[in-house]
Amino acid sequence: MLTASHRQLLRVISESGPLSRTEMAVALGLSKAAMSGLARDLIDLGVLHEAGTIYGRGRPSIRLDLQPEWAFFAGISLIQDPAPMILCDLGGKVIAQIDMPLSRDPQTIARLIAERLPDLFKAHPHAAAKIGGIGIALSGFVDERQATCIQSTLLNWQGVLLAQIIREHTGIDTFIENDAKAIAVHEKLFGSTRDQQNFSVVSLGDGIGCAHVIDGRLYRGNHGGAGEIAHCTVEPGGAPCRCGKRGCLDTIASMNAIKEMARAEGFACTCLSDIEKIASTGNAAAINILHRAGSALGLAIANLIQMNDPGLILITHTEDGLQGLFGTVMQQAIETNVLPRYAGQTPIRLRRVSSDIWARGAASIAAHNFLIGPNIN
Amino acid sequence: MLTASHRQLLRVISESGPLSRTEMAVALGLSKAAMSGLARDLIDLGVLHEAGTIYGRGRPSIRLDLQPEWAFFAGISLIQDPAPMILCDLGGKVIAQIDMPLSRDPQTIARLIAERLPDLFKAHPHAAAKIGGIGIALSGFVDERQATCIQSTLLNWQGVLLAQIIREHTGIDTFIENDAKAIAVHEKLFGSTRDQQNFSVVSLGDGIGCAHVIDGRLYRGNHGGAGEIAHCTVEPGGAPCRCGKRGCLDTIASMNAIKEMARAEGFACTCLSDIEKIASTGNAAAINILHRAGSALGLAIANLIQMNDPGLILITHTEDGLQGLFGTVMQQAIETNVLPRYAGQTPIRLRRVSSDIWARGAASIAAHNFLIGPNIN
DNA sequence: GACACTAAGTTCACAAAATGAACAAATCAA
DNA sequence: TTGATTTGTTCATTTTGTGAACTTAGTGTC
Repeated sequence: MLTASHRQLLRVISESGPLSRTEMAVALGLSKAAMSGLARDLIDLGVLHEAGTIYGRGRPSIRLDLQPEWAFFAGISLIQDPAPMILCDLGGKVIAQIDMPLSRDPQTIARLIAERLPDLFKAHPHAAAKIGGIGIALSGFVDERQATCIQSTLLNWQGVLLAQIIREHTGIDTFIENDAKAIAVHEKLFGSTRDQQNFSVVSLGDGIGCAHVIDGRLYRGNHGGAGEIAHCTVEPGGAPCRCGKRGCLDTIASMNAIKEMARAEGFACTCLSDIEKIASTGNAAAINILHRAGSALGLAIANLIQMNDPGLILITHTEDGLQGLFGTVMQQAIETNVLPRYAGQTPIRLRRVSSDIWARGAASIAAHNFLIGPNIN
Repeated sequence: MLTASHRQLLRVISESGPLSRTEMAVALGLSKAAMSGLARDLIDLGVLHEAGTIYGRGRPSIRLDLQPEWAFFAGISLIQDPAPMILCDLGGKVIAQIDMPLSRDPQTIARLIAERLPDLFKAHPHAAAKIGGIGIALSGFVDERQATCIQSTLLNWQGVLLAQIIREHTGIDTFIENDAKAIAVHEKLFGSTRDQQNFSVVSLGDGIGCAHVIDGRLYRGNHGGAGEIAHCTVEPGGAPCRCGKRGCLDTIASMNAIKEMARAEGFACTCLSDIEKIASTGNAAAINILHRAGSALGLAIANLIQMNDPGLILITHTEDGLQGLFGTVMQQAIETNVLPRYAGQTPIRLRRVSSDIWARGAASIAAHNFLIGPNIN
């Protein structure tokens, strides 16, 4: 089996991509001798493979990387209907994708997953035997063992042992996680922030999600609630939110809220771009909606930067139109509300993502547990 | 010398107080056999001593604890004039306290410290030989090696290698840290939050400081700026702050700001209690100042809770009067701006501290580096 | 007070993990 | 072709930790 040193090595490779044995030895603080043995173990197991040779002065160095086909992971997003189900390899590449009907009943969900799994493996029969785990992304609070959904308003759950139920139905190791936190783990493991030790992800879907990676690990907070930026108050005494309090960011800057405010103004729009278009014609109401939303989101992100000084903010969005007024005002609001000393010091990276991002995040949760181990000290 | 296992053991003891060898073995995940050896090493070195016996069924367990006289630490606060200098032992107990004149010149500071050290040791000559380090608390940004002051507005510094300069003058290992972060380390090492893995400290002195402990370690942020809550915007477009932006918490809720606003109203007051007294007579202007300040601070803390879900918020204050209107409004504002699901889930602990808290924090920085090692991965 | 019972802590032979130094391998530069 | 240079392996040795048996120091009971 894998020792702690093997796990550490896998973590380093997952962070810093293909590395030579010597580089790994330095990164782990081990001798070349120890490294040699660890690498052989993992190559013999089929986890690592030699991927390219770097020529320089002296003996060329052989870069080792993860063998993508060593293990596969299923990821399911329970925040969409139908619920996307994807299969990805150890490199994070999606190799199959299907849908399943969304249910709110844990037993039904588990049964549906078990039923649909064979379809996911249809084109990749070799992957079935090498399945490393199932990951589930959902909206709500999850315990630190990534097994129990403590509470979910959307699914109307309270203390649901979802991971175990799915494990019983499928016989496969299963982990669940909050949607935004799943995206953060995805970005850390497979995305553009692999080598960042401290960053925050803000995910703009229908709602606003946020999660922090601190010291290279997902920070879940003491009750699993870190990153609940959507319910930060940005307009004290503002409009009531479905959470029960007032002036939450969610009521002003989420795509749902923006669209609802636009509909209330009588605009026919189904996406952000529609409203941006109307605003670009000079319509005051549309401009106002977008301006207010952008300022609010920017203020919240600025406060996040002040509070946590992350190395990077990654904003993932599933809608087009972030180059418009909303996005521009947001970026300005960040600039004006961050300590001048900091302004521009924290890169803000915008990335348009497809709506399978949550399923991919879910699969990443499974991959993380399989490869590096649970996210616990 | 001390191995990594010894350090881990010291960390556990510093967190969980006196423990028996068996308890330590469990806490470290080691065998009783390995534990036995580690404990003997540290007892022979004089770091640990047997402190009391617990009788139960079976052989009594002997609790081991740090030997407070094993090492001593000097702490100096550069945020006050005169600058307090304290000497404390490994248990965090202050055994001597003197003042030194505050200077803004690094060389002068180092010289003054070297000159005053003998006075600090006067009543404790045995401590001089056992000095484990010097810690300095200052207002500003410090690098992750706790050696260089990257920037300090108060001291008008930029890139000052203070630790090294003091080391050269005194021959003693020296570390510097931001004031609020020093308090956080103090509370983690010696205070009431020793066993908490995730908490934030909000320190109300003349200004507002804040620092986070995450996964048991001080989280400094990517540029050493984590916890800059004082310059979170709470009133967008509000009054200009000396930092260059507008509506910062610092302009509304710091003791300096409160007193200034009170003076602008023509009140003769030198401390919070004075204004509280005036407000308690029904004076609208005084009530307004305190209400506005309390709401703003409460809002910022609520946003901190939403953002980071800490296990505890410790508010340290050097002034009396936190039981009055300001404190009450603050607590209410926290409650109303936190997700109802969370409300009351995050304990808010208020603690009146004396003004030597920063010097004590500074000494704790030295103690932490000496005992557990640098705060780096 | 003798005896069993319980749990803490120690000892010791052994296993696992990492090291350091010598060495083999694979290239570039002259 | 030769030397320089750097990667990676091998192996004897050291360091670190384990498991099982053992010692120790008490409590509880008859």
